[in-house]
Amino acid sequence: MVPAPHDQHGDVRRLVLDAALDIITSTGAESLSMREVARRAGVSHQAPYHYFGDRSGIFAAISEEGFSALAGAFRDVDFSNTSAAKAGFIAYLNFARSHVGHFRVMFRQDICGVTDNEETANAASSAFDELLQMVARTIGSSVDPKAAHTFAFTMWSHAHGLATLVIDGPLPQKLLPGVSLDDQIDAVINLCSHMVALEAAEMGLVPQGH
Amino acid sequence: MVPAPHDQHGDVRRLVLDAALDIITSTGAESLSMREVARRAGVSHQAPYHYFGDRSGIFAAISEEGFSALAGAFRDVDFSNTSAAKAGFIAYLNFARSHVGHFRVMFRQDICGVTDNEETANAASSAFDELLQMVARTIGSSVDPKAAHTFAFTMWSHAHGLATLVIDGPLPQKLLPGVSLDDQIDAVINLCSHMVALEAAEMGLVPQGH
DNA sequence: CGTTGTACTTGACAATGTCAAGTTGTACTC
DNA sequence: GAGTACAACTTGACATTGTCAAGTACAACG
Repeated sequence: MVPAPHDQHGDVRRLVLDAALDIITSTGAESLSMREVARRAGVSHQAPYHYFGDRSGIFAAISEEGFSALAGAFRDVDFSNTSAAKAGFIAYLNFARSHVGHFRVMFRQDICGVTDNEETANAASSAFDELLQMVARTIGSSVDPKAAHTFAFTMWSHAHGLATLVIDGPLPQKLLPGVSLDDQIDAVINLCSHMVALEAAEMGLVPQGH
Repeated sequence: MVPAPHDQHGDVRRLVLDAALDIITSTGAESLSMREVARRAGVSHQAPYHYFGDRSGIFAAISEEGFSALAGAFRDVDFSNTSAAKAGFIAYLNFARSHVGHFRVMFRQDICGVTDNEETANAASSAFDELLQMVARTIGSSVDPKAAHTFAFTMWSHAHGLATLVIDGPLPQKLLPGVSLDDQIDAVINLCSHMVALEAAEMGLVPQGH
């Protein structure tokens, strides 16, 4: 069977990626099948291999895309109305919840091998750099790098744990009656930002923003 | 081929579970194959189905075991030398790092369907109850349930995010030169416990505040 | 025209998850 | 002690999967 030609060049790569994201978002990375992806993209079962090499190549591409988008989200954070910490938490949660497919893959070295793929590693690095800058805005840039790094890991852990527990974990099933998921997320972010502010104040630092 | 009989009754279930945990710990949940598990356990490729129904049944069993162990770890926490918060963080991290196989599965509804399996859900619930008790020890039991819940989710997010980033995430690759993983984890836990202590102190002054 | 390369295609193969249908031993009734 | 029931497996079969190998179509370039 001769397939219908695609309108644009490079079309198929995008179609494959989107089909993969669809599957991952709705049923998890586990259930991603190369052949199902190809079927949904309307191409032969080998077409995805042309662009991505193998299954983990698709995951690596999604991961790269995800880290780039996350770095962008960090860069676009607006600090004018709130603390850098809170704005960062909100940005992280928003990213995770609006990019479930990416998020489910990005942090799973076992399936995408971040270390193996240079481009993915670079994307991850620039996202981490943005995080460090956000931390600098919270605790100032004068603290020593070790403390700044620890602060960054702490805030990252917090945001990441909350996002993970919300998206794939049991948190939504543990809500108190009468409390919506959105409200609970807000409350956790507020508490967390408050704790960060207390810590920054005690460190004698003057965070930027309000 | 007639297989060698096993020494004890119920042996096979344990053998299968341990083989599965081995695979998950070393190469991730994704790569768990029913037939490989059976091969390692020295039984036919259908024996695991007898005990677990299907692939997700194995994950559900591992998940249940994990949540039970986590609840136990929470119960055994020793608060005599440190704050309840810090002891809790340490317990969570220790659990995750010493039960990588379990940890990789427990929080993945997509592959084990916590909600589908009543026993797994119960185990998860009792672990969460232990967490709530630990929170009560940190901020007192007089605060309203809503605030306590938010506090629990916050601490859980923190510990969970750190554990996840350490085990499967890119954190170990982002360490500053000269800082070991163990030291970095300690530093994050210390910072976090300190932030929690500051918050708890402030709540002690204004119990109903936000 | 021939060569080269890209962007796919079909075909084949071993391995996988799972259904179906035995087989074997133990326990319990009659 | 014969018969039955059930648990704890077994072998066999099948559709589906990931991936290797080998085409095919077509544009660009010499």
